Amino acid sequence: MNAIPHPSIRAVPFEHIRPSSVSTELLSDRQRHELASIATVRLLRPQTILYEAGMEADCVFILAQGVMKVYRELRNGKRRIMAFLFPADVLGLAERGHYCNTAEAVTPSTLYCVPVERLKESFRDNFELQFQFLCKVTHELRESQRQMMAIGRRDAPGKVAMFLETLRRNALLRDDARPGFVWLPMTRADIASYLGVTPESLSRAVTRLTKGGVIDSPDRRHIRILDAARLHTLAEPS
Amino acid sequence: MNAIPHPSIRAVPFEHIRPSSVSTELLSDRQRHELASIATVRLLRPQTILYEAGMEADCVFILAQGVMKVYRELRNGKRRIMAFLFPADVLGLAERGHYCNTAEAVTPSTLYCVPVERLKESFRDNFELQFQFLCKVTHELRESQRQMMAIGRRDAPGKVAMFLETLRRNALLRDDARPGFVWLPMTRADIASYLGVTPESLSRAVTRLTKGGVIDSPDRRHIRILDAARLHTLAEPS
DNA sequence: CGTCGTATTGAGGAGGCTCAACTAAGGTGG
DNA sequence: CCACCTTAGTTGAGCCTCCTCAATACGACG
Repeated sequence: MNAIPHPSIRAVPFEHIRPSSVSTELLSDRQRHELASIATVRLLRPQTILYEAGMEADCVFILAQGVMKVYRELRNGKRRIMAFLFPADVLGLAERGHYCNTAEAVTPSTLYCVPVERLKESFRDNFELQFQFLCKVTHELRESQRQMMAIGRRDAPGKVAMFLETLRRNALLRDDARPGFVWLPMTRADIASYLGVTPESLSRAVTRLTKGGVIDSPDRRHIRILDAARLHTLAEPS
Repeated sequence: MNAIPHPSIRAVPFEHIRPSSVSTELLSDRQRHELASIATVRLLRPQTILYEAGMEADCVFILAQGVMKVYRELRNGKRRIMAFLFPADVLGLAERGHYCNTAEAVTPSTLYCVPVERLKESFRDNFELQFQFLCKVTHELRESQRQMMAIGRRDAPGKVAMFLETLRRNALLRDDARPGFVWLPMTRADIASYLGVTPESLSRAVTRLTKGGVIDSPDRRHIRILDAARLHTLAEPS
């Protein structure tokens, strides 16, 4: 009756315990239950804003379903996408009790809203739970650094290659992969902003990759990877 | 007799507890003692490598004195600086039990080496301690995102402006500021790599800022900020 | 004082950005 | 169901900035 999965947090673990990478779920069933018990569920339609930069941060969110984006407004009215978030990601980590960027739903989304005070209480009683959060944030830090490498590059095709591989890795982490396909739930403008290029440059880059036989785009929301090896070569930081 | 300060971790706190920002030290004296008791101290001369990417990660490090840099090797032998680290910063957060980048001393440095197993034990007994680490990693994630904004920019002077403000903010966080001055312990090549530009472009950008009367560089390792307002305008993300 | 690595400056070329036009797709109302 | 409209996305021409390569100044050593 309740189709919403319990709160889940996934990440590449901090330690090297399990030799296989079968599961990247960090939380035990008990922890997921505990989180569910102190959280409220919220449904968001696309383009709905979950929180805005500067708002008082009373909750931490765990994305259960859907895709969200986190961005920062710039002076000139433009915005810069900082990250895309997928199920089992955490968002809403505050700075001095205030959110420091804006979160908006890309697709219909389901979130667990965990009051920070309650979460902290749970941390107090449950060391493992807090440790999993620590792992998750550490993971996000690494991902952010990886993203820095992508943004720092000069060539748009290379950026696109990195982006596709990141999405692919992300999907694999969630057992959500259709072989050879990458799903792009966000607009080109969002991708461009995320990669630090203009939509025009992004479009040209995709065109070049397509003409080069590396990828193929049956429709705007899907990319088929034709030559994974070449894509990987392109994605290698210059 | 022991001039080495106890382990310290500083960050902008997660919550908004203390109205004033007098202190950003996250650890209590007791926690600092606890960390000191399970850690070993290590001294590094400049250009010494603390750990390399891929090495088994048995320790987490807390920088007590000095400046370090963290970088990633690229295919073409070049390297990319991911971050500069200052006293009260944490480094050595692993991925699957292995370090995912290389850490090297920029200046003579003192580190506390905390075995991860011991640290985890302390986390188990001391919820607050783990919480402070969580705050610190969250802080680093935000800083990394800020850095992404800098790298994403197209104009070198703007990048430099952001870099100077970051260093300045960093120094203030540590009560280490000489009014109007920014200390650059790292080489121009390192800064350039960090900002995602060539050393030549960096040099030209600094020259332009100097000729524009925004800054002045008495020597290679110091920048004097002449027009903080204009610098801030330049640093504003475009 | 000479040497080596760091830093700056110059000339030329490549790539992305801007501006603008055009095409495709999705949504609405008749 | 189709015409219309609005937004998303693509393509083209020209400019601007940074990159590349090379040469020159600077500074920290011995």
